[in-house]
Amino acid sequence: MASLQPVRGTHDLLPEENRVQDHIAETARAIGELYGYHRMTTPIFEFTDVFARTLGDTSDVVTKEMYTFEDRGGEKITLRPENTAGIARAYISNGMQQMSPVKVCYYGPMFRYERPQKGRQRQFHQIGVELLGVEQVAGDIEVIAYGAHILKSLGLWDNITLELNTLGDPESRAAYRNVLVDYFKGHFDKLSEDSRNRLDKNPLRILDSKDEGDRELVANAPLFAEYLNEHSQTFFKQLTDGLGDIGINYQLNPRLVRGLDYYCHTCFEFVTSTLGAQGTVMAGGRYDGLVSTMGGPQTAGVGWAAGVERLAMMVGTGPAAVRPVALIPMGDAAESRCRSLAQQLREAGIAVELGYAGNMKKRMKRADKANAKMAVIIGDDELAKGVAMVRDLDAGEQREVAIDSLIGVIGER
RNA sequence: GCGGGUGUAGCUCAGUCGGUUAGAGCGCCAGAUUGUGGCUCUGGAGGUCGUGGGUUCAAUCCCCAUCAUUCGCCCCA
Repeated sequence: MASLQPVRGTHDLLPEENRVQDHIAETARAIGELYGYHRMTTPIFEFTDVFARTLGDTSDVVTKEMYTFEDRGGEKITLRPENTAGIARAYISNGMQQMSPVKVCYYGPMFRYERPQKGRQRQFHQIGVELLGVEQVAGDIEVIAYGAHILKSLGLWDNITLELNTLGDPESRAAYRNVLVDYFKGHFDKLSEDSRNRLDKNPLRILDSKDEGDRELVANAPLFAEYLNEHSQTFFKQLTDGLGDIGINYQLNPRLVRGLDYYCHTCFEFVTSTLGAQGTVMAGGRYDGLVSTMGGPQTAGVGWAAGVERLAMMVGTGPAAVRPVALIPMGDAAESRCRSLAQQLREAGIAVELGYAGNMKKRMKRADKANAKMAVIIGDDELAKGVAMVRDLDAGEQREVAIDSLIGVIGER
């Protein structure tokens, strides 16, 4: 155990749990088709610059959470901590502005060098969506609707709240940021140590501080709403109206912010109280500045990402595995016959469990353990008559069926 | 990166106020039932008590370190 531990913060996904994650990923993909989003996949590593430049030099993700290494060619490589930068890079690399609007979703592993906790691992999985080239609020509404649809379809909606905020356009945001920094600088001596650091790196974050002293200051801090210009206000109004049109409830949270500079306007999180400290299950917003920051054309963007492990914890168990038919041969001749029969049934789309060895009792036990719905027993007697003994394992009843008509009989159940 | 808890069988956990062969339930294997599963009964396998060091006549138990995990902070999905 000591030496064969997986690397810290990584986990093996055994079949049962893997099935839950597959279910989540497939649900997201299938619902995406209804909205016109198609899955795309970018590499799980990129040149470090792809993340370092776009995520900002001061963000925690860049300063302490990236898995970075030099490859044999001396290139600086980073395992992706998130997928938006990779999609944006691919958008530029492949000249995808010609396909605008680009509507894609993704699923795959992400990597962050963090201290593991429940719902926080060093290798984890995200599903996500990106809509590129749409600056209208209709895009934000569609993307949120898609996310909510997934959560509803997974049966999680009752335990989830949509929190919503606006960061305004760059002009509004810069104006507010200045006012806010001035305000907190005036009370610097009362700020917590964390928040003093945030003053430089990410002053908006102070609004969401858990420190009591900070909260008192925040209560009297200038409000973002007063610094939103007309365009930003209109955009947000249209967003909330649009969500009303499609019947999605939300809760305004003025403290909801994003650290990264390229975010603007819409900012949202789907949160739950059922997962402890890691309550954010799906989060996103608008990032009109991202593609241009990377050197591409000015391109609007909006999207979200969701943690599959966190969703899986809420979903619990996945859909039941397919119940197979157990073929149980007795004797060499039957063994041979069952091999070909198994192949025939499988090619007809029927799941077959064909034991590898053992007497009938052992094989019946295995059939039961595989949750088989029926056992098809073929021995010398049956072979001679061209029949099989078909036993319904739920009812405990059995009858003879001609081998030639097995596919039809099994298909009925 | 910071602070607290935990680490005993595949899993969930007892236990030893420091003292001979460390236990249970579930699971696994076998038998009762040599062509019939689930239920029941009987038996069996499986443990460097996370790892390394220290204290002691003696450590799974006490101390230190380390690794993993967990809760919270930072931050985030």
